[in-house]
Amino acid sequence: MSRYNPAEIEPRWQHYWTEHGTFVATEDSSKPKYYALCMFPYPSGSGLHVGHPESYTAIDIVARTKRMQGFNVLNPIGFDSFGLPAERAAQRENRHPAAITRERIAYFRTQLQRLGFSFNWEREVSTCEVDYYRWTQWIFLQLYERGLAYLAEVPVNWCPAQGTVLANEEVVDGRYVETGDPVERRSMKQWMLKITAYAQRLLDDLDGLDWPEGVLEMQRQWIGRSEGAEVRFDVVADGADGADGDRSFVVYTTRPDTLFGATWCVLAPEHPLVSKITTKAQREAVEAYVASARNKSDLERQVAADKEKTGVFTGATAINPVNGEKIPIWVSDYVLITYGTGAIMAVPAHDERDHAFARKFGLEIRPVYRVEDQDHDFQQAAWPGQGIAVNSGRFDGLSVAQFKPAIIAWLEEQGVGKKQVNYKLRDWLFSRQRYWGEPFPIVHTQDGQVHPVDPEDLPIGLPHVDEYRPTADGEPPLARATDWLHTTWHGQPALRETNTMPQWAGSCWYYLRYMDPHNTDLPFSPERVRYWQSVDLYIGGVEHAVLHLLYARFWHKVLFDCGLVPTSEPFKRLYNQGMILAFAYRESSGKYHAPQTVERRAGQLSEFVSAWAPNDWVQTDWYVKGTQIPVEQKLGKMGKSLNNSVDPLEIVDRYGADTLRIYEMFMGPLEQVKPWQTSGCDGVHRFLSRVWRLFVDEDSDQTRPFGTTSKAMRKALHLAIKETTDGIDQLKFNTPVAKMMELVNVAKGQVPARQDAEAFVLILSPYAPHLAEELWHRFGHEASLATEPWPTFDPTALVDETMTIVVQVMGKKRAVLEIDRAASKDQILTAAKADPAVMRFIEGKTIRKEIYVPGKLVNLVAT
RNA sequence: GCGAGAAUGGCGGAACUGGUAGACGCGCCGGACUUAGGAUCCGGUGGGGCAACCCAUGGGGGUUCGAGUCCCCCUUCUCGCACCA
Repeated sequence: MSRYNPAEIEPRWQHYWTEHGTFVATEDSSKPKYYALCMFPYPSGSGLHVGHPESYTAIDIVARTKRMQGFNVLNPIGFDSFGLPAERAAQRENRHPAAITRERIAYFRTQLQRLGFSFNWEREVSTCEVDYYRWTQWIFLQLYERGLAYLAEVPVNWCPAQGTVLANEEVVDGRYVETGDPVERRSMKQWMLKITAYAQRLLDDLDGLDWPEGVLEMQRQWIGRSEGAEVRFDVVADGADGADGDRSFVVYTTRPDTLFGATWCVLAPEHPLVSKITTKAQREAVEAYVASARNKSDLERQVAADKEKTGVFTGATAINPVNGEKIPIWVSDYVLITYGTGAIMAVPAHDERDHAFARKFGLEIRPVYRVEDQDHDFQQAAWPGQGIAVNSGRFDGLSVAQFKPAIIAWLEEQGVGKKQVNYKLRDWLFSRQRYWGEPFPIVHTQDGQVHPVDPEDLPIGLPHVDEYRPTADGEPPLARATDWLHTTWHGQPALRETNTMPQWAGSCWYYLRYMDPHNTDLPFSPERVRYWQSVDLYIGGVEHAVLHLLYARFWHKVLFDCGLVPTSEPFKRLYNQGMILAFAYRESSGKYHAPQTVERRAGQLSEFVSAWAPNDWVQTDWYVKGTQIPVEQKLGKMGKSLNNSVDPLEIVDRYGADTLRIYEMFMGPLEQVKPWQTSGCDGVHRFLSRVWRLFVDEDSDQTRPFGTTSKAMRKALHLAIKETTDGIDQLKFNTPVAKMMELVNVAKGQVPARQDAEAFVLILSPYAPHLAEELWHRFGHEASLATEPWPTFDPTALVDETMTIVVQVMGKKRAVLEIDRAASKDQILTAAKADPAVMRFIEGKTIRKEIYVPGKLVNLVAT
């Protein structure tokens, strides 16, 4: 070997690490612990693409550095392996999803291992394996015992295309977030988890977390706490009209201070009172409206909501408790049955939605605040802001802040209302009508009772079925496993639960299983959890800002309440990596060409009609290689649909894993969205080749003898040490690479002294571990550098004999002085004023002010 | 509509508490060595100008000796939420 040859170096060191158990983590260490975690991947059929290793590399760099800084590091990896895509593949290929999943995991593992991550492979977990999911079932039983899991007939998001229900969080704009399939509303009996019981704690505990502000905000909004009041309205008894009177309903409002401005009430179409209070005259219209609302999908409702409000008068009236006024009761789908009480009082003067409804149906708009804007026209727009109360009886003259507590006190006194806190967060719909998930440890006896399986009877293994489809009568696929389905419970015949858990279940606690992955008695032992505590650094995509992170926090708190974990939060510090985008190339016909099949011909422009925008002409100098076919370039998410995925192994084959790792970091800040450009690897590869040549003579393959140290080298080295060290804390991985490149540029082929060389190789090692190990070995060390002490930064190495002083006149740079470090302020000012370039600008002017920033800059103010 | 974030060369990006804007790299241009090179090395590279200099961090104001950085207004883009009473 002479040239830098990662294909030879990398497998050798990967082998070494495995053989020597270099990264195996143990619990009996006297060292402080550090738990670094990347979100584990879902093993898809297309393998890892170049976007995945970004977070793994960042975590690996932290893990390797922390190890060298004396920490006992846990850096595990595993697979989130239950879920819909494997089930669909199983249907397509007519194979068992377990077989498909294991095969995919094997490829993922190969890919990951070739990138040289210091993972604790001995702790690998896979959520679909029975020795893992038996403990997911066990934890479910804990939830059940605590009354946090229950069966309920609830309106659910039914996705006909997937043949299953979905959680609220999985539905956006009336579509399933994963596939875009439309979702409709249905009422079904489902397993629910009472996450709402933890709403306040989930909200409060966000405050202590070192998480990105954006993620905290998204969680706060999702939990959606609001404070207000519940107020009871009595329905006017009016038997003569055919209505079944003498009833009441409760509305929820955050503005009880506007009660005097309520000019009607609205019930959600699903509200149970609707059918009871509707008068004969209105019955037909109301029933038609309720039916059409029920049949609308979420998507249709939302689309319709953008246009205008709809609703029907029930014919009934309610009494406003504050003034005894009779106001009409309407039905409208802008009131949601799932939020608050499913009923509202409408205050059109101070609420925009109510205002729109009033305008549509010609209802009274009655202001109850005198507002700052004297010209405000309440007929034209609502005023949701501050003011001084009017038309509110003895409350007149109060501000909003004064009015609220006063009216709540009054309502409570009168027994017609009370203070109330509400959350947008709803209970978590936890069952799916699928095969490839954890079976519930639940049986149903013939008397209709539900029973948890005894913990010692776990696991409830997934049975084999002949087909992964619902049964003819619409039961989930598990109902096909007749032998499995029929069981007994304490001697009675019973049927097993045929729903399975959603994919989130396994990922709710995997970070705990990593602490003790082979435990056969418990999900994890108390001693292990006491040692590892919780995750110190968690890196993953923002797409999990709400779903996974909220669910995992919920489970963690339940486990905390069970006394099973010592911490109330699972992830102390969270960081999001930005998505890696890639250029896609499309010809006018719309066909996509893979990036490696196109080329840029500078100066050779073509024009054609864009396939993206039929009215746009695009200019391009990109062509399909070997043809005259022009293609337009556009940035997009990496994937099959744009034909722009890059397999990391392709990069490893061409440049080596060390180049891939560094390029992933060098592209830009970790959290930023960045475009992948394979050509960028050239620069990094050149850098690593230069490092190689710096120490290895390419002709003889001999390690070159060390040189002597120099001021310039030491300065460059310690700048790099500082940057790499600080980078770990701040999770900035791009600038350290630049500083290491500068160091090599400073060396200019002169071999540094041993001390400098070794320090450099050590700080390089988290980024390019294979090359660093190879050089370390060539420097004469027997053992791996993985636990060598991290180099310390020496600030004195940065101090020069001279300093560079910028001289400005009126804030504009005019000269740069190179002057002795010991020079006094006066000496510097004299030298500055004597500089010819400076003199030209101060000549004939008076110096009004002389500003001197020590060691940096002089600014002369001359007029 | 509401909330959060961003805007710097042809491109990715640097710039500590306000103090030399464009580090480092890609690409491009020129050169060396080469049978050849997706190899290596050297030099150049924000725009304008022969030069002295001038202009430049999305746009417009302001604070300051000095603003990419701080304040106000505007534009554009990305992300999240979206009848939550």
